[in-house]
Amino acid sequence: MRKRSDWSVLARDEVALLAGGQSSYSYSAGESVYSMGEAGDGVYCVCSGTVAIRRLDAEGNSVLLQLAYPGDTLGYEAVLTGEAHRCNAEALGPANVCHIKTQTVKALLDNNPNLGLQFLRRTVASLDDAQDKLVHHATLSNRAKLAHLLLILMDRYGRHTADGTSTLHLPVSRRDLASMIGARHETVSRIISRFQTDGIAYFSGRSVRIPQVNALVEEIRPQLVG
Amino acid sequence: MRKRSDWSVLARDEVALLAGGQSSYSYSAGESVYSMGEAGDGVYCVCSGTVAIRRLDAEGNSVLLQLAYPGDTLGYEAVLTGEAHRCNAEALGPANVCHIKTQTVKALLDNNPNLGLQFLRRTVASLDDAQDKLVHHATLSNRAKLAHLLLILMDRYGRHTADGTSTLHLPVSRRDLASMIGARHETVSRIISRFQTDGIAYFSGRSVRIPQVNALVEEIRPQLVG
DNA sequence: AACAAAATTTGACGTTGGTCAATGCGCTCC
DNA sequence: GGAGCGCATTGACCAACGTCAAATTTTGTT
Repeated sequence: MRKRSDWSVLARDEVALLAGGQSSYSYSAGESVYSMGEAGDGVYCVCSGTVAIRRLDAEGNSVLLQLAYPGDTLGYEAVLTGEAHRCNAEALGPANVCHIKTQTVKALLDNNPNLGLQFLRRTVASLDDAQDKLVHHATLSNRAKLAHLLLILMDRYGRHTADGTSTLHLPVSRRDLASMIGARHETVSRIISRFQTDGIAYFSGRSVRIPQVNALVEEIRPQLVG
Repeated sequence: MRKRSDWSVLARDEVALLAGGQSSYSYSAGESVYSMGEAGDGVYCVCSGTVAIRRLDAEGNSVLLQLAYPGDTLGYEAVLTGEAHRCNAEALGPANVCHIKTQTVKALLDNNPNLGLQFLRRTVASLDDAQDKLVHHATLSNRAKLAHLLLILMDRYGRHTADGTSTLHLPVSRRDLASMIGARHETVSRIISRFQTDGIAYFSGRSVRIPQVNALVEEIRPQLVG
């Protein structure tokens, strides 16, 4: 597990320090790992399950910014800046998450510069992802954005079957899908209906069947006039 | 200058190394500092002027993601990941930009872990900013987003006069304003017209006069029904 | 199993904002 | 100075999307 995470850069003695400074917790669906406004008391590392990173605006609208998977490290922003958490982190299903105290993190960062560089690479990747989303929000229709989101979720939750059909089990509700693409949940419902009448994707609860993945790819390119 | 930048964490001998490994260039309005797809050959530090960070999508739509100011470091993502640049960087007016070769950057990062942590803090701040924009794109109307953008630009380009009026010289075109809020430039033109008829902000070329800054703040909160 | 709560779907309707097109403005480059 | 070019503004039109409301399904709880 540690091999696939940011902590793989640690040397043997440092791993011992890490092991001494961490504790592991189990969460069930919907439980909060940390919340906006709380002071950062360390970093979290997802061991199993999926954790949703959300931000709320002043009116209480929730936007799902990111899904975190085993190996991902969470909450280090607050530790680095000394500010409160800017996001909520919530288990989407049963999940195991390690907690590493601020003190331990700082000791490890002091001890091994590669850990900081590893965090930096990870953060740069998140920034790149966020900027890509900004570009999509600025240029794509909601329908195209939903198609794009489905393709991304396919990478992690999809299964390809022999006949070219693919299936997908959504990790999130329609409301969350909507917040991920910046639309209302009613709009997502309608787009799903149209995907079905257009034969592009068939939804049943959180199961999705996609006859031809290519059809979704086609949806993404904006309306090029015939 | 260096005092206000990421490089302020360097020790004296490291500054000497930096000085030996950098070169300074002058750009005039519209000139490119680096472009998407180019390999990262080092990092750039803005000494004077404003640099626009843009990303293009597949259809050539340009989205202005960020404005970089004196003290900001650019292009380190490509150096860290070893990938090509993901954005264009372009001088918005006359600007001086230093270039520090990859080799020098890596030597400094090896030598002084604090530099990496400084980059990390800076990147975390950018990520926070990008995520805030995502939330705004998901929840605000274009009118509210433009009001919000004007308030942000006020911080750097605004002047407050004695009678409570504020003025602002926009650093970017209407098209860029539009791409920053994820709208068409025609839409921005129309919102500007309405701001004027509503007495909220008066535009003349790139000059903006804002009688009461508070009126812009009011625009941001979504339509709360009376 | 029965109930309550939440999520989802669907309809009707109005607004926002995108598209297309025409015109005017300001700039640079001959 | 004039021609050409990109930017900006405005109008007309319409599709996409948000809002409100109601019906229906799903989910969780007692």
